[in-house]
Formats: sequence, structure tokens, C-alpha cells
Amino acid sequence: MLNGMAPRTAASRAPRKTAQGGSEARERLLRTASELFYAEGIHVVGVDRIVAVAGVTRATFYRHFPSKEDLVEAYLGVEDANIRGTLEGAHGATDDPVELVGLLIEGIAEDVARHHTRGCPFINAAVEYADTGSRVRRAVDKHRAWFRGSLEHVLRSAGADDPVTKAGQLVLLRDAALVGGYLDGWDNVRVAFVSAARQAAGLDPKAPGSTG
Amino acid sequence: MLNGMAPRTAASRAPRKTAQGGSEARERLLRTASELFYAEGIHVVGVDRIVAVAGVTRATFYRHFPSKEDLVEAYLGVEDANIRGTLEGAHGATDDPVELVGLLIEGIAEDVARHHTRGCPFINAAVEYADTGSRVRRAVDKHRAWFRGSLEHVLRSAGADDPVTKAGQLVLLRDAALVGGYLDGWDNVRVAFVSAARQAAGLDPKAPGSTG
DNA sequence: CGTTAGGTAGAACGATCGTTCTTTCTCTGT
DNA sequence: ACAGAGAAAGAACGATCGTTCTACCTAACG
Repeated sequence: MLNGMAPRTAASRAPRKTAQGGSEARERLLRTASELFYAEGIHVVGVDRIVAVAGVTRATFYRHFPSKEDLVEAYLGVEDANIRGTLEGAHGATDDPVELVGLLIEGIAEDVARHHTRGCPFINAAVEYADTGSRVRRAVDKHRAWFRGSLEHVLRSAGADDPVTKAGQLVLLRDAALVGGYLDGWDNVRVAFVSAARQAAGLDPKAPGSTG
Repeated sequence: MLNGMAPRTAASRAPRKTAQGGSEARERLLRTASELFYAEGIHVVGVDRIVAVAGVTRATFYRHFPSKEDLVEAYLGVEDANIRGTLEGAHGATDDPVELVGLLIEGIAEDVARHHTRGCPFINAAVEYADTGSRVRRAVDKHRAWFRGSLEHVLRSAGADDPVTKAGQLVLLRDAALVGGYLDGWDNVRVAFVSAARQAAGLDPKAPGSTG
């Protein structure tokens, strides 16, 4: 895996800039680091690995990132931006709260199935960074607070009642779907997730079996 | 934290054995390693840390554990044994499936609130060990397969219908409770977990708000 | 044209990683 | 009493960790 990304040869060794203003080397560092961090973990992936795969020298690395922890923060920042984009995209899709909640659940399932097959980048990062006060943990907390609040806002603006409880349950079930999809395989988790999520959101008011 | 456990002085340096047959040094190693692994993570806790806190030398460590990975396996073995004990204890508690599922949910909530405030030891270990074929990952898979199957068995023997789906949803929600309790605080997750779990199990057939 | 920011190449830093080794001591079992 | 197992104490192994450094080069910009 990740072998398709061969170490970069010294083809062009000049400072090229990207359309967004960031340098090409910096973006390559951030992209390869994101893939390696997510696929294998943060502590196990050393700086030497990252610069070797990215085809960049250590000096270049430390020119763009003061320390490895800054790179980790940037990695989480990319993930955060991605999720913000997709969620805001789904925001204006519909006004019907029922349809909206259904779209949210489908979107989560789609995301877990296609990308994020190794769990949640933020949960995984929090597992590796036990210190609550670290910058990584603060980034995780910030992201989760935004996500929960954003779900509440979407549900409220769509007219759903008890948006706080519903948002809390959706966060809960999304975490579970990401973890379960990673450890048990998405196929073994999908039906449990969808049924639990739809029940929690009030889309399927009746339980599958009435206990007896 | 963990400062209350002072490095052991060279009080008695003789091979003492425990009632269970294991040596005292081995048990102290396993106990301190379990606490450190769970509290801070596996990769960040080095062998030197473990032997220093346990008051044991490196030679003694490698006499009892061929490698660090064996210690990690033993650590997960202890956690596995604990859960097996508590689950089997709840098994014979009642014959009423409704009461049983309620007890299970309460037991999970109790466990997350009191112990396991840093998430699930197996999920955390799987995050740090990305290689599916590693012994650690196989131990995680084995534990989760047993837990899921055991939940199914308990539910089935208590007469609940659709025990496979119910067990899957309970596994899902337990994962979520452990992760959420760690990252968001148990107080912010408790009501969402209990309501979702009771809905999923069919104890509370009606959703909190009927969508509109 | 010259400056300079951004890049390459590679050595080197101290620290820590997991692991192995030798030596000496003391308790336990027979 | 004696053998052997369990543990202490500590040096040492090569490897890797994150980080810093010097030296040279090249493309873009004023």
C-alpha cells in the first residue's frame, strides 16, 4: 500500500508555488503525512518516513512546519475543512426536516463506506494524545464542538424538534459507525447503524421487534 | 498522575510467588503496564518507563515477557477477562428479557462512568496497531467477536427476538458510549446513550420527538 | 543584475526506543 | 547442604526518534 507514491526524484528542485499560494513541497508534505497518519497512526510515522515518501529533505520540512506537532495540527485542519465542506453542502439541500435527517444519515454511511475506513481521524488522534491540554486535543475538542453545534443548527433550522438530543444521538452513532466500520467491517455494521440512526432521529418510530 | 505509585525500593529482592502461581514481579509489571497503557497509550509508554514504575529491572521484564508486544497481549488479556467476568455475572441475573436488556444498558453506563474513562482499551489498541495481521489486532478481533456473540447468546437465551440485530446495535452503542464518554464527557453523552440504547433494544418504542 | 526565498544534500545532535548481556545476590525446593 | 530459579544492578547494543546545522543550488522578483 502507498507504494504507488514513489519517492520523488530530483527532477525540478526549484520553489514552485501553488495556485492557493502555498508551496508545492508544503502541500506534498501535508498530503503524504495525512495519508500516512490516517493509515498507520501518528506516533509510528516518523519525520524521516514522511520526507522520504514526499520526496523532500528534512530542512524543507522544518522550513514549513516548526515541529511535527504542527504538521499533525495541519493534518487535522484538512480533515476539519473537508467535513465542513460536505456538511455545508448538505445544509441547503432541502427544507424538509425528515428528508434532511435522512440525507445526513445517508451521507455519514457513504463517508464511512468510501473514505474513513480506518476510523475517525480525530478519535484516533485523541487516542494517541492523552494529554488534554495538548494542541492536538484542543483541535479535536474544537472540531467536535463545532460538529455537534452544527448538527444542532441544521436540525433546528430545518424545524426538527428536540434538536439537541437528536444531534447528540447522531454524533454518538456517527462515532460508533466509524469505529465499528473500522473494526468489524462496514457490511456488518451498516444495518445496525442505519436502523439505530433512523430510530433515534424519529424516522422509524417503531422498534424492529417489540421485545417479546 | 500515577505518582502515587512510587518506584519500588530494593526492599526484598527475592523471587516471591503469588497465590495464583505467577511471580510477584510479573504481576506488578502487568498491573503497572495496564495502567500506563490505558492512561497514556501503548507506543508512548516505553519499557524503561514500565520497569521504572514497577520497580523492576529490564532483565526481569524480559524474563517474563519475550517482547513488549507480549506484554500488550497480556494487558488486553486482563481487560478481556474482566469483561467476561462482569458479563457472565449479569447473565444469570434475570430471565425477563426486558429487565435483562435494561441491566445490560445500566451496566455499560456504569462501566463507562466509573472505569474506562479513557475509552475502550481494545479500540485504542486497534488505533495504534494498524496492521490487521498483528497479534494485537487478532486479540482485538477475537475479543470483539466473543463480545458480540455473547450478547447475542444472552439475548437469545432470555427470549428476546431478533437478537442478532439487537446485539449489533448494543455493540455499536457501547463503542459510541466509550468514545463519547472519553472525548465529550460522560455527562454530555449519558442521556443520548441511554435513550438510543433503549430505543434500539425496543424498551422505549416511541421516539422522543415525532420529527415534526 | 543582484537579491533572496525556497529547495536539495547530507552530516550531526542528544534522546529514547526495544533488546541483550554479564555479574552478583537471595530465596526456595529437595 | 546444595542446586537452581528468580531477581537486582547496570552496561551496552544498534536503530530510530525529533531536531538543527552547514553548504550549495536554482528559479522568481524588484
